[in-house]
Amino acid sequence: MSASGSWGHDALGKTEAALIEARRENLAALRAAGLDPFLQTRYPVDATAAELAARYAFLENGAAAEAEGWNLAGRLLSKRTMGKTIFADLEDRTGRLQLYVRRDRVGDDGFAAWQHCERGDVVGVRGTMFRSKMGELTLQVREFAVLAKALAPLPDKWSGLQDVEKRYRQRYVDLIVNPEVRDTMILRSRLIAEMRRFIDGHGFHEVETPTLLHVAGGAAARPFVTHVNALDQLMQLRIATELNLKRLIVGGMERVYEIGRIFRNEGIDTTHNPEFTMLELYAAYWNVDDMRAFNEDLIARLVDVATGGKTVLEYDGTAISFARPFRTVGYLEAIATHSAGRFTRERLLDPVGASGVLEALELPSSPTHGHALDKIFERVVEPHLVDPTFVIDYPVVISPLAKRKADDSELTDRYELFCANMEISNAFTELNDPDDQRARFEAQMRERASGDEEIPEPDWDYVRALEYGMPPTAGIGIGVDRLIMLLTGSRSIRDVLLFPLQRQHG
RNA sequence: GCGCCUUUAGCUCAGUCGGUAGAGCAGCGGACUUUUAAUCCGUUGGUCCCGGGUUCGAGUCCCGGAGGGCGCACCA
Repeated sequence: MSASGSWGHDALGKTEAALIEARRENLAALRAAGLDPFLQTRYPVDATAAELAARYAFLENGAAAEAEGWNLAGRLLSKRTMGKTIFADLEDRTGRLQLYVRRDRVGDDGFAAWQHCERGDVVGVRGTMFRSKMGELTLQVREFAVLAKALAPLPDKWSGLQDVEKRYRQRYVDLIVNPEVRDTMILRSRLIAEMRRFIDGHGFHEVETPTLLHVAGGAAARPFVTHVNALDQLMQLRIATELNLKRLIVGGMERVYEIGRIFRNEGIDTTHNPEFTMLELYAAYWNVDDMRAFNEDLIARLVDVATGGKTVLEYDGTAISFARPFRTVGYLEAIATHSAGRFTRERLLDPVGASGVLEALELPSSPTHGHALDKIFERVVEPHLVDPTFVIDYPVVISPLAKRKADDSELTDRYELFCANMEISNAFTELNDPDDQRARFEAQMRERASGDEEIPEPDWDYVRALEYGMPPTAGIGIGVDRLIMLLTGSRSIRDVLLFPLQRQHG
């Protein structure tokens, strides 16, 4: 970095350069006073803004509690100088606390040093608590240290950072000035922790399976391709964790789950990011109905945490009720209901009939029967699925890894949970008959050959694993980001991802 | 990939009919010992996203490009 304050990349405008230069002068002044911020290594924090707010809730306006002193550290978010006193707002990970600095308390040198502290700086303060005449809990500063100097100017203190492009590209700035962003990300973290706690409580083991695979299977999606130098081989980034987790079921681990990053080389929009987080969980000796009950328990628990004990969640202006039990409807029955009985089982389960339904809906033709069914369901039923709804009994043609229903071989023991028009979970009793699995992979190979590029190459070792015997098992996949969107009221997946994918600047 | 919208000071935003580039905040100088979007006085600051074109004259109109947002398409 040059002495002029250049960033080393984008050329700075004169205004910004002047702002940075002014901050560098303050840094130089602190150094001259022997208070170099960048020489500090630690600060003995013994309190947080939230703890102090709770502890001193009893203080009445104008009252002080001078017997106890506290060390607090955080970022200065505003500073109001009034002659020989300064008011400032300090923010730490728990919230904000007002600071009060008097020249007659910190001394002439200390007060002079405060002149060189500004919005954005990270400081550590020691002092005692009082409540101002206006009722604001405040720490009166006795001692302080500047722990880091902010050379770059922060966005407007009132408007924050609105420019969405800059918010995503410089998320650190967004997090500093837009408290709701940090609230959302922290809630995400808490919800995922709760998810783990809940699942662990049911005797599951969390595992990690490879991201780099020779054949990315377990879903229909275009994979990312990369090269492994050591092997001089092309590999794919996983598009699901399904097949490896079921190998662990074969191996006798019985209850396993993974919360992991999945990569799909497809579109980017408000509900899709090329890398996203998926929870997949498998339980030996459960069937799809056991899984449905587990799923409902899990979602209800997370809604409880997210709402602080309510069963109704506001999402995009709509109140969504998570009152139990969740609604259940058959896949074919739902399509029939929402088409006034026109699209019958007979039409839908016949490839030619399904094509006719696509035409009736003025949808483009589909490469495969399964693809057509997906399009039909998406158009006819999904817009109606606002409150949480289990859609059950999916046709076998769109469920290549699910077990057929005992009493209806064209349907599977599978459900998807929808909420706010989004698919939240996909679960089924796992197909464990290796011969049936091999036949379905062979059918997929024919569909792939006929032009559906999203259908993966079969993973034949997975069939071999089934030949060693997989117990009856139920599995579930949950799109964690979309679930978090729902639970945090976020309308875009980018608002629940810390660093959503953005195009490289030119 | 297609359509619509958007890009002006560090930030948030105005900018009329094509006629010298504006405000608030931040910054800088000054006053102020319970303020809190502190207040008051003064003040600096512009690659109007980029490149062409039309015009006496373009932030403004036209063409092309880039970034971003939304919708569609895609996405079990």
